Amino acid sequence: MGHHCCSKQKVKRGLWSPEEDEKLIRYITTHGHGCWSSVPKHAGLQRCGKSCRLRWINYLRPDLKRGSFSAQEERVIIDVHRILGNRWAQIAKHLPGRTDNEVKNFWNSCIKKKLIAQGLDPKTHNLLPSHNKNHACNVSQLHHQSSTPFTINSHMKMGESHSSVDMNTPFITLPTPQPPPPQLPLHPPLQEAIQIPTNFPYEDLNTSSTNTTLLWNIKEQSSNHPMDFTSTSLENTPISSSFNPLEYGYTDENCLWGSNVQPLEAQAMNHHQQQLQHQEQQQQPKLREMDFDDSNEEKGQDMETSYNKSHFDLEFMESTLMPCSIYGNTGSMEPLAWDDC
DNA sequence: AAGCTAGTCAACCGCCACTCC
DNA sequence: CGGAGTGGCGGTTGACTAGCT
Repeated sequence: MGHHCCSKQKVKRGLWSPEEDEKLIRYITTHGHGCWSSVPKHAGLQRCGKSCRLRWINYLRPDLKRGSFSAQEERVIIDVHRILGNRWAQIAKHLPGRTDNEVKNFWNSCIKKKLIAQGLDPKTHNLLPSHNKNHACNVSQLHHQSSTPFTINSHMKMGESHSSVDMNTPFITLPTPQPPPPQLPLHPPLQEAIQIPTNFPYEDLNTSSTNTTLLWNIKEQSSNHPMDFTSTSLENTPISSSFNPLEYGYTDENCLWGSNVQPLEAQAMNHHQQQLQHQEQQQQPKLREMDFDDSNEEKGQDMETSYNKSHFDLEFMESTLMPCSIYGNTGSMEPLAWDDC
């Protein structure tokens, strides 16, 4: 049973030949695709329009990146997936040059298994029940072990095939300690909260200076942050974005959100932060300017540039921000992410 | 070398939403 | 308003390949 547009036609199925690819490319580059249902006829292809569209979008489009997923891309996938669930097209929008199909395949073939191997439910990103009973002791051991999900593994280089990534490779790789880019000053609350500790046992990923975001210094912020991390054994543990601290009774939305964007609700914690929040609100227009929007992606903007900005565009934020209560509520991500799955 | 297995990924299927008439 | 046509999306399949025995 085919699609409406091709159900009456005699169409070829299966893999595309180089000749078919060439016909499709030639037609679309000269005429544009217009109405997809008419493309095969005009291009001289025995395919249905839907198949042509898919072939173009997933394989022939000139702005496709191809190749292996980088650690950064993997991190974005995990972070966005935690919010949106299996909305591959939405996730792919945050990965210039990647298609939803690619992201979906990568998730199913690699990330999902890694999450499971680390005891995380790939749907909820929470610890699997079988791991819950031991997680307290695991947490205390985390920073003593060299192969925990929170240690840094330098094996995965940029562009390395994901198929070669071992299951202990952390989802989050840490950036080189450095001040934020001068052109993108952090919001005052984040300047306080997000500081790169100098004593993390990480290794440079050999990536550029812009690889971001999901890191903060628990130790430093604990003095005036309502969530007192000094009492935990995670004191010096870099937090993986795939690791879901909601399980431990505190939120990590700052980890989740890009370095320049965070949910406003999460900040209204104490008087000092309320003052800072006021300052931040005044900077909202700047936030918009820094959004990682689709127009940049369409221009084939380099990933590194994109990561200088937020991982999340405004539409994405609006679609995911929920009432304040969710940020302090264990398990609150489920209704956010899974209400339609 | 042959057979088996698991992983990868391109492509298809089926559903939904939107637009147009 | 309702049906047809179409685009878009997520789930699934199956061909192909690499690695292991």
